[in-house]
This record gives sequence, structure tokens and C-alpha cells, in this order.
Amino acid sequence: MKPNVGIREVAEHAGVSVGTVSNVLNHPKNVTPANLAKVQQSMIELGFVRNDLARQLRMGAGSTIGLVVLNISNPFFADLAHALEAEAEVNGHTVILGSSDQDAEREDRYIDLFEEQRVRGMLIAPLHGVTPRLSRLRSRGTPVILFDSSADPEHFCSVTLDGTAGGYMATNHLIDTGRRKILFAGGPFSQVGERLTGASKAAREHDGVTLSLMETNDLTVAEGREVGNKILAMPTTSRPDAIFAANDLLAVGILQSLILASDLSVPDDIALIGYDDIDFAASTMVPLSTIRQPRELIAREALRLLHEESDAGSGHVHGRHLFTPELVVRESTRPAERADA
Amino acid sequence: MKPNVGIREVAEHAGVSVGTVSNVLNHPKNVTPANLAKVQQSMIELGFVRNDLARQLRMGAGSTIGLVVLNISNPFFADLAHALEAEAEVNGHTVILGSSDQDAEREDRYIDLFEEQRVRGMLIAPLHGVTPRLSRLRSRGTPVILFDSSADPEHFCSVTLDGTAGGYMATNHLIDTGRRKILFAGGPFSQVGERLTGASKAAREHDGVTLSLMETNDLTVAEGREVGNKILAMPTTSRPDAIFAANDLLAVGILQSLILASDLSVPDDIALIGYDDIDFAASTMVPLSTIRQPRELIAREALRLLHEESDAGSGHVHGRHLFTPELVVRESTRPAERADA
DNA sequence: GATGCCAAATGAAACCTTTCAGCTCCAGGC
DNA sequence: GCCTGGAGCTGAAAGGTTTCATTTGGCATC
Repeated sequence: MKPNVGIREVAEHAGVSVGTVSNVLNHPKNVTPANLAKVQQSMIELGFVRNDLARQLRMGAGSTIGLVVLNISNPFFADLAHALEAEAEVNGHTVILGSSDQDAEREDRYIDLFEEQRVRGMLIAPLHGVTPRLSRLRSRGTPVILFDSSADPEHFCSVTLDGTAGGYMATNHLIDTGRRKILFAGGPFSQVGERLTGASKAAREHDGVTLSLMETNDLTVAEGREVGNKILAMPTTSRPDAIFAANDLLAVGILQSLILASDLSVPDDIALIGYDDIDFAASTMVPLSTIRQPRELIAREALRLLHEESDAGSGHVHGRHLFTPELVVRESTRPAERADA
Repeated sequence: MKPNVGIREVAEHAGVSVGTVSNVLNHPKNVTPANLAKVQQSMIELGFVRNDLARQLRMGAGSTIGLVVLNISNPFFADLAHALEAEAEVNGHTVILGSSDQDAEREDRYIDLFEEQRVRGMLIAPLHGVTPRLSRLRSRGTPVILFDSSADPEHFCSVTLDGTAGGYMATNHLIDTGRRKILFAGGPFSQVGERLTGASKAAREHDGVTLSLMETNDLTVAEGREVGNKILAMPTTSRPDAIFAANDLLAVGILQSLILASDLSVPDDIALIGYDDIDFAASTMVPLSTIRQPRELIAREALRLLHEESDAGSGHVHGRHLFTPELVVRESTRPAERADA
């Protein structure tokens, strides 16, 4: 079998010019039905497969979209990637994925790699906000959409979730269900700052509500368990009556520790709310209340902006697109039996 | 800023020929230090970024690897993808990911798409084994590595896990810890056939051990909970004393139902073992015993075979590479208090 | 029968790189 | 002073596609 069947071989075999074959592929309506049939027949017989590299080279714009996430092991990013991929596929685009694993060097490598591949655009959850490398990339013409609220809206489009609103929402919900001694667990604080800000705002607005903090190194199940154990180690009287965990993984870990201590009930003794609404949140021992981030919407909006930016050229106005998350109430924050204080 | 700075502009700016610029990029040792410096300086000044599309076109071989998995929402595949991506990145390759979501049409679309992109090779977890489309792809010269044990080892390389061994191992472990009435839960059976085969082999080899089956539609947490509820609905005397769940998601669901029924203890009344060793398995309420599939090894071997197949051309011998999984014992199969029957 | 028009087909140029045969130039050997 | 050899550089060709200015052919109009 011939290794490389090109448009030229097809043209020759069908007795037409290469231009016509190209038209069959891209503008079939400009081709006589007779020729169309002949060409398609030849394609099949020769086993022709269009070479997308040459196509993209010629057209200048790739059909690939680069995605760089912080950590693909985090179900939130995995789901986001899945949503983006599904959404991109609708337009015939392909997503190439890079997981920076919270490493600036890896992030840089992926950005360079994707730029060399002439991706149509990049979607990035940046580790340290907008780096010079990112600015250069942008100024060279590659559309960039950030998942980061600290991005300068003058020069970059960003799609973000309103972490402050989410934190506020979660904390208010705890207060509404009668809790007063609230613990915020999460960290590093630099990464969950907005959620914390929202939480502390809500706490300040209510008399008699105290907010204490417990910083973690990471947002994992294992860290969550440690948080849980620390709480169990507290004297009963000083324990919080509600915990706001900065993400669901952490919440799952906390839940595990607390439930193991059989003298403590969630939600009766301590309410618990997480963040992200990962698929597991609904399936934990005590189904977890959480803040849902509308992944599909984010995915759709990010791609919409990407296309806008790459199509509209200069007419496009950058901006920060903020999504408001949504409270999902499940069992873990059911009002305590003893009603509100 | 000039939109497209090519090798030609760089050459002109540096006062050398395009060939020399190309050599700077690909064979720096053949270039005078003086020229090398000049060219590199020009590259920086002009903001040159090598166009990988043209490069791949010219070189004939892409640097991208296509991966098609059954369902990226399954943590096992997510982790596999992650491992593959990390491994590929070492060689400067990029992985493009497609999730067929168990849909044959989507699988086909991705295969076509990737072939048009002239990927260096494809890694596929096929839905229905080797389809004609796959054979065509292969015969046109794209290396294909399958994650499927039913593949014809004459014509395809495959990297698979010995599901029979895993099933045997899991079941034997249950028997070793004193269980006799074992339930295999999972499905559709067509997808978990090997595990079932292994389980039934182990059961047959031991007198007094019975194996019953419960088929599920899918391998999800939700299905697992249903399985759990069905078991709880059984009269106490006919309940199994051990469950082998065909994957961890299922096991997690089962565990949740069983634990909620406070009169039943895992592992004292019913032991439970899963399959895959997803990250969550260690973090469930009762840490889950499971069968670990060596993801990193699989990833490495798959890529090794891919390179071998694409380099060695005809000298390469296809084959089926079987990995033996590994038993991971955790709390959920601790021998029952009352010792063996 | 000549003219004009439009749809359809043509084929060369362009996209950007790598490769490679051939060229230049210089050092060293005789 | 001439020749040889080799290091370094050059520039055209190739890789497969799309685009577009031209050409072709058919048909209606006058």
C-alpha cells in the first residue's frame, strides 16, 4: 500500500485537477455532481486521508486548542477538561491537554510547546497569574483565555468563578442553618483567598458569629483527614459547630475523620460544606453540601471567547467574565435537631 | 508586531541563509559560534517561534500521540491519561485526548480526526475490539497500540492487564480470609468478562465456596449503591459474606449502602474488594482492598511499543503484552473476627 | 452566427520548514 | 605555489494543502 496518498494522486486518478479535489473537500457545491462522485470514488479507492498538518499550515490557523490546567488529578479540572473537550469537539476542534502539576517550569514548557503547534488558542489556569511569557504569547497573536480572576482585564480575557460570592454563600448558608462557630479550612491561603474573603464577609455581617481559620498545605483528602483529627483533638467546648472546607476533597477527608469518631454526628454536631461539587460529593457517606461551579457554562463561555478573540481580531474587547456559583444543599448541612440558636 | 516571523525573516535579519538558521535549530554543532550567536540574537529580537506544523509536514512524522479512552470520567482512565501524558512529555511528545464515552460513533470520529492530524501513533481502548476502521488505519501505516486483550496479536500490539489473574487473585484473597459465599457484582459482563472468569476459576478450586452473580449496567457509584440495597433486601441467611466488585467505583457505592445499614459491618459481616486502586480507594470510610493495575508501567510500555513500531518499521513483531495486577490489602477484607468457617 | 455571461475547472503560488547536493574558503602538506 | 580535504554555508526542492487569477465550455441572447 502506498504510504502517502495526497490530493495530487487523487486528482490524477480521477482525471481532474488538484484544485477540484480541494473543492470537493471544502466547497462541494462548486463541483459538478459527476466530478464530485468521481473524486470521492477515487478517494475511497486510494485510501486518501486529508493531511491536516498541511491544511493548517496553509490556512494559518490551527484547529487545536491548548489547555493547561493546574492538576488533572483534581476531579474539578478533570471534569472541566472533559466539558471543554466535548464542547470543542462540536466545532471540530481538538483539545490538547497539559497538566502543569503546580510546577511553573512545566507550565512554561507547555505554553511554548503549544505555541509552536500554532494552536488556535490557549486556555490556561495559571500558577502565578500573568507571567511575561504569557504576555509575549498574547502579543504575538495567540488568543489566551485565563481561568484566573487576578488577570488584568485590559489585556486578557478571563473566565472565572466568583470565589468571594461562593465563600459568602457557603458561610451564609451555615449561619442560616443555625451555626455560629464556623471554621474555615483550606490552603494555601493564597490559592483560596477569595473564598476566605467571602466567608469572612458573611461572618462579619452577623452578630455572634465567629470565624476561625485552619490553613492546609494542599487541598487533598489526606489533608482533610488531618484537619478532622485536629478538630477531634480540641476540647469539646471549643470545637466549631460548622466547617467550610475550601474544596470537596478536603471536605471528604474531614468527613471521614469526624464520622469515625462515633460520638460526633454530621450534621447534628458539626455541619460541613465543601466546594466544587465533584461527582463524589453526592456519594459520600453523608452527602455533602457544596458550592457548585457551573463547569459546562464555563467551558462554553471560554470557548466562545476564544473564538471571538481569534475571529474578531481587533474588534474584540477583553473582559473578565465572572460566573456566580450555586449553593447545593445536601445532608451535611441539614439544620441541627435543636433548631437555631 | 509582525504576525508571522519565519525562519526566512530571521535569516535575512541575521545575514545568513535559511539553511543556517535551520541548522541553528536542529544541528547547532555545525554552526560557527559567531553565527550561532547572531542567529539566536535575531530570533529573540524578532520573536521567532518555530512553526511545528511545517516542521512535522516536512519531516513526515508528527510528534503528537492520540489517545482514545472509554470514559475520562472514570478515574482509572484519567490516571492512565495522566501517566501517559507525563511519560510522553519526556520525549517531547504531546498527547491529544479523546473520550469516546462508550459511543462507537465518537470513537470513530476521534480515530479519523487523529489520523488526519498525522499523529505518530494511537493508543486506543476500543469499545468493540478491532473494527475494520482500525485495521485500515493500521494498514495505512499508523502505529496502533490497543488496551484490549481480545486483539489479534498477529496484527496489533496490545498492552493489557490480566483480568483473569486479577479476578482470581481477588477471589482467592476473599477465600483466604475465610469467606465462602462470594458475590461477584459488575457489568455489563461483556466488559468485565475476564475478571469474572478469574473469580469463577478460584471459586471452583475450593470446595464449599459458592459464587453468585449480580450484573450491573455500568460501573458507577450509583450502580454500586443499588447493588448494596439489593443485598440489604436479601434475607440475612442468604446474604453473601464477601463481595467482589468489578471496579472501585462500584465498590464505593456498595460500601456506602452497607455502612448506612448500621446492623451490618464491613469487613466483619461482609468483606469487600474492588478493582483498579483509584486514588479514592484508600480514602473511603473503610479503606478498600483492591486490585492495583500498574498504571505507570502500562503507560511506559505502551509508549515504548509505539516508538518501536514507528521506528523499526517492518522489523517489529506485534505482540500481546500482559501485565499482572497486584493485590492491595486494606481494611475492607480484614479477616472476620470469628475466623474461618 | 457572433457575443456575453456564468459556472466550473485549472494550475501555479504560497504557507514554513528540513534536507541535501554543491559551493566557498581556508589551513596544511608537499 | 598548488592541491587536497573538510568545515561551514548556501539556496533550491520537497512536503500536501488552499487560494485565486485565469481559462474553458456551455448556453442564452441578440
